[in-house]
Amino acid sequence: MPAPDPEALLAWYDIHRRRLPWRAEAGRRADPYHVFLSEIMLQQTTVKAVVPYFDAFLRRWPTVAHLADAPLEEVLSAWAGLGYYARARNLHACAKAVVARHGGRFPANEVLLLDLPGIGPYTAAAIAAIAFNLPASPVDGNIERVVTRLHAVEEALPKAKPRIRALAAELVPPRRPGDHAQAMMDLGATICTPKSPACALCPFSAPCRARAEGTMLRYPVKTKKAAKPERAAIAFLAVRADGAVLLRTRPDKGLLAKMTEVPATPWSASEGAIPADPARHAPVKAQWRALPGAVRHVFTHFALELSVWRADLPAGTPAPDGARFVLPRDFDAEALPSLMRKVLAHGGANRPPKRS
DNA sequence: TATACGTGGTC
DNA sequence: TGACCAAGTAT
Repeated sequence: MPAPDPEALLAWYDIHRRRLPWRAEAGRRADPYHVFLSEIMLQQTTVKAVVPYFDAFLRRWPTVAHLADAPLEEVLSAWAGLGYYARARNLHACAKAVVARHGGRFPANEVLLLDLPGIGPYTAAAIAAIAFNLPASPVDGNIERVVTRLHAVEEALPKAKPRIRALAAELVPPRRPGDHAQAMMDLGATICTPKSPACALCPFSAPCRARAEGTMLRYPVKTKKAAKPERAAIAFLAVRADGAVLLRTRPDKGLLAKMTEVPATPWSASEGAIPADPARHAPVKAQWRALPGAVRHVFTHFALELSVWRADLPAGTPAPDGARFVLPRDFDAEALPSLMRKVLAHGGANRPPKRS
């Protein structure tokens, strides 16, 4: 079994590298802010989902200083729909920290990068390698897959992480470490894929143990995840005659923190355990009627079944404390997560009221 | 070390 | 259709 040749990977990369909005042309160094922004967005998120958000953020906040000066509410509304909202809060905090600690320039130093909010071991190494061409070794899901197959690592994730990191670091060449990191990720994303690896096209085919044994799909070995519990609740859609919908901001911590929501009963831990008197939780006293069907939304660690109750209120109805009426035309300025967009659509509140 | 934390696409 | 997956981090 020959040793994997990083030069063969770089040669493959020079031909097959993906063109992505945050990447520089071949041979150029990418803007650290672009790398930072894309790396945060790409955490547990597909390239396809990220591209429009990356473009929108860059248009709106062209530099890290612009982002640092933005109100958090605007950053959250621009992030709405991308998920994992702690990333948006940390992105903003990180921009402020880069301005305050480093004069608005990202440090070319993995340790200093790691000390910034929202930047963990992967992202610090990725920025160091990609933006500054430092010999850092970022290990993401792609690289875990490539490395575990290359070495037929039997140990299961996440316990195998230290071992995988060491094996990945061995591969980093002294020449073009930034391109090496991106090449490893491109290889994992386009050749060494989870379900149907294209081994015939892989520059690491010869040195790959899994390939030799025909056991590519076995790796990476992962420990089984626990089943998702179900939760249920009732969302209260109060719609004023002018079409405005009653919304409020969620608490500062926890799920969907600081995001906009449709008022609802507590999300009960067990199915069918909706409070006996749901109307007690309604944000205003009104004629509530249950809408047919429900909104189902699957989070990372539980699934939610939201029934929707709707009440139509007279024009001029004031919002109760802690809530506000928002016109559909202003929804884009709200930090509305996908779940809440679904609720609004289910209740027909995402479009102007019918003229009568 | 285990758990919380979103969303949309795939097979 | 219900898992599983996608450039992880914070606690």
